[in-house]
This record gives sequence, structure tokens and C-alpha cells, in this order.
Amino acid sequence: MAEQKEFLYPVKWLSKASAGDRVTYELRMRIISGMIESGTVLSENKLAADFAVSRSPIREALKTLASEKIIRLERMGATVVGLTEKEYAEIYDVRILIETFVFERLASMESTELVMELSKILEMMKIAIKYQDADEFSYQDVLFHETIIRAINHSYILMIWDNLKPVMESLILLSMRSRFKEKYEDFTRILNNHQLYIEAIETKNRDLMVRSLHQNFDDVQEKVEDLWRSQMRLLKGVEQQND
Amino acid sequence: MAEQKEFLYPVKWLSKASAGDRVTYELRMRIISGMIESGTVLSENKLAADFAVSRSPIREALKTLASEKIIRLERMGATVVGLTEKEYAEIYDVRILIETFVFERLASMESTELVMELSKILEMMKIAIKYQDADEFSYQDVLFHETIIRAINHSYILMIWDNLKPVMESLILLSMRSRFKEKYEDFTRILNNHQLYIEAIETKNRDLMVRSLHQNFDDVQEKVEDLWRSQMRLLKGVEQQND
DNA sequence: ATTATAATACTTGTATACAAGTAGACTTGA
DNA sequence: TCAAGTCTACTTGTATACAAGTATTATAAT
Repeated sequence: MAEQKEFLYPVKWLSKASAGDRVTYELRMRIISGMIESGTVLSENKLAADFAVSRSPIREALKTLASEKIIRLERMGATVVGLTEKEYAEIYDVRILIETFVFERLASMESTELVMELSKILEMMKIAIKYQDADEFSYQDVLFHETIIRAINHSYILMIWDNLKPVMESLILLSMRSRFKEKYEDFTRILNNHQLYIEAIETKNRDLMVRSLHQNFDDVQEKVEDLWRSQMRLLKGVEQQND
Repeated sequence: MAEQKEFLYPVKWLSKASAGDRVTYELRMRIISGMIESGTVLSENKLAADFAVSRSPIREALKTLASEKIIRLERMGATVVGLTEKEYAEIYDVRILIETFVFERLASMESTELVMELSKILEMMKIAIKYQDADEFSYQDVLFHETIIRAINHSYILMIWDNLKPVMESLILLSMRSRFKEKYEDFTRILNNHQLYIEAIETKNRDLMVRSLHQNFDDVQEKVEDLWRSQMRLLKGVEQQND
């Protein structure tokens, strides 16, 4: 019934992915972008038909998305929860929470190697900007934060990140794409924030850490507002996926 | 091959559960109790045979346990990670992290209803002790903390809890069972800690909150050491599940 | 004996089939 | 008109089949 549009999630990132993963990533993007409206009830069979796969990969995807709290698995159908401003704020809370924790740990650790790696990623981000590659920029941005989190080698903090990451990634992707078109000047500021981040880790200056952390997150907050606007735009222009 | 032993997870808690859930809960208990050794490679087919179900519920279970970080899904077989002292400490970290956050939120909220509910649970815990029902006591203990966390109505903090809870529950179950046999006097102290917890929430006294929080967690820490000892005991006495 | 090749016994991911259960529409009887 | 029942079209969870891929072992050639 619903005609298959081009994918929202970068297809080249899914080259080696299973059908289950492909559905997971794409479905998540469609939900977070607002292309699939909040409140929609998803049917396994219908999704299987839409994505031209069997129910097995669909079920896998739904379970994953439910654990990320963007859908709710009910006795009959999966209801799309989506992200309202409340959820944006909550994601922000959790990011602050875990990155603060990570920073505390980093303060008492050798971090030369990490700083090196982060600098490399920052260079990559600059190149991505130069070539106006929003997706690549997003990838490096997410990688930047993941690299910091992984550095403390804490499997249960990583567990939290693993659950938050996909949603974050989708948000950042959508936000960066629209910013590349409309607010290109933002990127100098984003780069500065990340540079500050690195310096904070390098000097183990806790004050700078906290400051750069919040500065970065305030920026994220802005991203989120952007996204919200572009979602609204999308919602008006895009034909519904479900009926 | 491996003969099916009695279940470690309370069977009556699984009365309405699917085969997939049953496998998930039981497998988790066997891993956390040390009955399935760390490093063991689990085979979907073998597990399916052992639990007398098909691969579908087994895959579901393995995915869940992987997201909880107690197994690692690799290209060939799932490797049991289990919980070393490092992981115990990490779980402790995350509990402190989220419960501190929750407490901060609670301080600026109406909490009469919550206090009521917690008091009820505490009464239940007392009854469970009176009738020496370790499983029931564990259930109420977990419920106590979950009730506090749910009170702030924060879906991404709840997401963290959802991921941590099953492991916590297993740990508490195992710990309480051994304590009922060996360290019965502990329970007065546990009850006192919980009472303090409630008072902290009731009076919105942040100092008391922090104190009772840590006191409670220090107790958990002790539980964990207990568990460690009983695991070691188990490991010696119990025939391996895999070969 | 050692290396290359082939056979085997696994593995994962996906499709498909089916049983059991549930919601909503459609009678039917009062 | 409404209550009770029945039918139909869904739903979920599980079993099973199969293709494609990957380790491991066996076999053959040097």
C-alpha cells in the first residue's frame, strides 16, 4: 500500500547490515523524524510487507525500538511514542548524567591516547564540513562522544550509551542535515565546543570540563529545537506512511 | 546431553511468561549464579535442545542478555561474560548514579503517595521475612526501588532501570536466598535502611537522602560479597552445564 | 611432513507455517 | 433497542526449513 520512499538512514552505513538492522535503523529514523506519526500503531505484517522482508527481522526491530522507548509494545500492535519535548529533555538529562560520570573518571586517568584520538576525529569533522557532508559529520560527532565514553572502560555505562546512541545518532543526523542547508555558520561554534572538550580532558581541569560539557549540551539543546522545527515542516509536507 | 535441573528463577513468576522470557530469566540466573561459567560459548541449537524449545525464543533471550552485557554475541556463538567484581562495582556505580538523580527530582515533588506506597512495600517485606520467603522478599526489595524510580516519570531513566533491573533482580534473589539460610540477622538492618530511605523522601531532607542512599548501597555491596562467596561454593558443587 | 584443497559440521539470518489468542463486526434473540 | 453470542480477521509466539557463510577436520598432492 504505502509506497517505499528513499531511505532516511544513510544506506552506505548499512552495507554489511542484516535485514533486521536495516529495518531497525530506518524505522527509527522515520519515527524520530516524524515521518511516522506519534500514536501510529505498527503492524508486524504490514511492516513486513512495506519493507519486503519476513516478520523475523521486523520483530527484532520492534523489540529494539521498544527498549529505546520510542515505541511501546502492546498486546495488539506496537504504538509509536516518538519524541516530544519531554523526551528531548530526558535524553539531555541522561547524556549529562553519564558524561559527567565519565569525566570524573577521566580526571584520574592517563588520557594522552584519548586526546590524540579525539583530535583525529575533530580533524575528520572539519573535513566533513569542508565537503558539506552532513552524514559524515554526524558520524564523527557521535563517534567523538562514544570514544570518550569507551575510554573509561565501564561496561554498564557503555550499556546506557548503547541504548541511547541510536536515538542520539538519528537526532544528530536529522539536525545536521537541516543545519548544513540553513545554519552553516553553526559549525564553527560546534567545532570550538569540541576543541574545548578536548582541552578539558587534556588538562584534567574539572571546571573547564563541566563548562565545556554544558556548553556542548546547550548546543545539543539548540540542535533539538532545530530538529523540532524541521519535524514540523516535514509533518506538513510528507504524506503519511500509515492509514 | 546436560540434564535439566530445577529452575533457579522462581517458576511462579513466569506463569504467564512466554517461552522466550522463561529462557531469558532462567539463563540469566544460571549465568549470574555461576552455574554457567564465564567464558562458556553458548550455541543456539544446543540451548534450544536443553530448554526443549525452538531457536526463536533462544535468539530472543540471547539478544536480551547481550544488551545486559552478561553475554557477548560474536560471529560464532554467544560467549558468557558473567559478573566479576569489576562488574559488581559498575552496577553499583550506575545504581548510585540513577538513584541520586531520582532523589534530586523527588526533592521537588509531591511525595505523599509515594511514601504511602513504599510503606506498604516495606510491610510486605516484613511479612516475607516472617515467613522466611526469600523470593518474595527479593521481589518486594526490587519493587521498592523500582517504585521510587518510576515516581519521577522519566522514560530515559526508566530505560536505564529496565536494562539494569533483571541483573539486579537476579543478584538480589541469589543473595537473599543464601542470607535467609546463613545471616538471618541481616534483615533487621535492611529493613532499617529502607525505613530511612522512606523518611528521607518524606522529609525531603537531601542530607538524609544521600546518607540513606549510600547506606543502602553499602548494604548491597555486602550482599554482593555474600553472593560472590556463595557463587564460589556453587561452582565447586555443581556439575557443568556445558561440555 | 607440510601445505593445499575439499568435505563436514557447524553457524547465522531469514522465510514460512501454524496454533492459540483477541478485537471488532455481525448476527440473533429478547 | 440492546445483550449475548458467534464469526472473521486480525494478532502474537513458536516451530521448522533453508540458504549462505565460516570454522574444523579430513584428504590428497607435493
